[in-house]
Amino acid sequence: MQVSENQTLKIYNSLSGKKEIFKPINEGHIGMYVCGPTVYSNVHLGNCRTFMSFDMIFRYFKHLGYKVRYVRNITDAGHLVDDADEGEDKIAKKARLEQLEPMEVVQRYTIDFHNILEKFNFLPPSIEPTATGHIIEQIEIVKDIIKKGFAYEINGSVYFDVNTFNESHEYGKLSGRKLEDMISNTRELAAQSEKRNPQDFALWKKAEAEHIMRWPSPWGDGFPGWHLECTAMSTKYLGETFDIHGGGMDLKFPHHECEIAQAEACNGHSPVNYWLHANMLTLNGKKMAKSTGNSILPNEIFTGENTILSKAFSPSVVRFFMMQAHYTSILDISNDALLASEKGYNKLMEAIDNLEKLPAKETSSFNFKAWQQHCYDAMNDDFNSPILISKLFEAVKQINLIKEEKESISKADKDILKTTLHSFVFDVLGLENKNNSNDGSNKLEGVVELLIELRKEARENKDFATSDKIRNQLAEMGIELKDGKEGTTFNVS
RNA sequence: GGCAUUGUGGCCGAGUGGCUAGGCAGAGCUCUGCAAAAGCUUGUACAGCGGUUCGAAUCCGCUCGAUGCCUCCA
Repeated sequence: MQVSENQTLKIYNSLSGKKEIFKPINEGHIGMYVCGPTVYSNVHLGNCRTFMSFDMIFRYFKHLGYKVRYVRNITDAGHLVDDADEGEDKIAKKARLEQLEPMEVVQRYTIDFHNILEKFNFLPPSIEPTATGHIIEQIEIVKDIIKKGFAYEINGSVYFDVNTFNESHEYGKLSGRKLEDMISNTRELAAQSEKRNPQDFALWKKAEAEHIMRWPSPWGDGFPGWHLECTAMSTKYLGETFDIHGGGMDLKFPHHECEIAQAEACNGHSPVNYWLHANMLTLNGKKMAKSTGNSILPNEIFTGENTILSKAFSPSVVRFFMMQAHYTSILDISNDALLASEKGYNKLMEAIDNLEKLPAKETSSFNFKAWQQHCYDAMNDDFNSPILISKLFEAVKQINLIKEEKESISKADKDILKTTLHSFVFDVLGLENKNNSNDGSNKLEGVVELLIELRKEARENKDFATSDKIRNQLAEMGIELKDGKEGTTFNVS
């Protein structure tokens, strides 16, 4: 498939702070790296929003015809729990708490992560590398940075020398920080550090005796610093310079800043052309934190087993809810917001169900061609899914009007409408239509059609007691009947 | 405290220097045996205070609030 012509895509680049026209390094191909989760506990909802934003972006690139290599890592080692001085691998700490092998924890939560993402209908990335699977690559990078003079070894640990780096490069350009400010604002409370400067960050940490996850290196047994894995894996699979690097806003500093520093120290040039940052998700206007109880797990939403929401919501509804906000905006999740999204989502899906049945006429009373372009315009403007959705609802309105024969659509336009709607709703936004995915619904459909027929006869005989009985009892079972001009339709909830 | 982002009608959320998305909720109407659904009509919101401008909610400054980062974090 060729990349669609006439589609100028603009992307907000966090590095420049501007929307820029997107131009891939290799025409028709895109290399994209997104920082994945640390698998030491269940993925929480905020995580999901970030990955969902990039899933949507991945999907849109594919829809446009790009060949995308999408790398999203699994962090299964390397993050420090405490201050760097007494660093303990986060994974290892959790393991001791739960009396499990570290890799057992990793396995459990990796499975949980994949499980949730599948429910949300994520497309799998092209490559999902793990940090522990790339220790050798990380060690090589550390060696290289030392050789180039931007890192120093001390007591079996290796630190990146930010000051030296800043003399020839610009540390802080992504996050808008100045090294001088950072130095003057550093808290002096921290215990004596072996680092030359507080801003220096660990590339390699010496493993103390009790440390379970450890690997041999030229500096003794230890483990990699947490910024290193992304540099190692992105470079390995996407090259020294690649198109897009994404992640959550909270990773901008220090993580992404350090990645830039590491890559520039090694290769002398910037690793990424476009930096994208997805914004945070809040719950009832407050940040999510387990400590305050203001937190909810994806599965708790799907099952309804939580104290925050009034009912269960399907993954597709949650996905639709998230897609109604721009990925760079803070989004607040609440019961009212989900309730509203659920209704909107149902309305959209019902319109799609009605698409086939629309009568095709000679001409159209609506410019579907222009509408289609508006959908692309929305996505081409920094993946503006909320605008896209507003355009989709324009189509919903048209569908309902055409159904009532208040407006008309031509055969050709019906095809455009159908293709465009399906592409954007299912391929790009990644929503699923629960009405169609219901297995065994054919039998149910037949039974309900029969009841509709019986009810119709009753109504014609003015036997409203019987017709209402059918309608009310079906309603109790969650099957809603709707009388329209061209007959009765139903909807299973 | 520093840096960054942000504050939109009852709720959620786009967007723009003047032509004011969308969804949900509300009101009225049409349709209907009744209801639901659907359709139509209806809301002049943009934290506060100043400034720039012919004109700002949109640009600038200050104040207040929120969120993120500065320490593991999407």
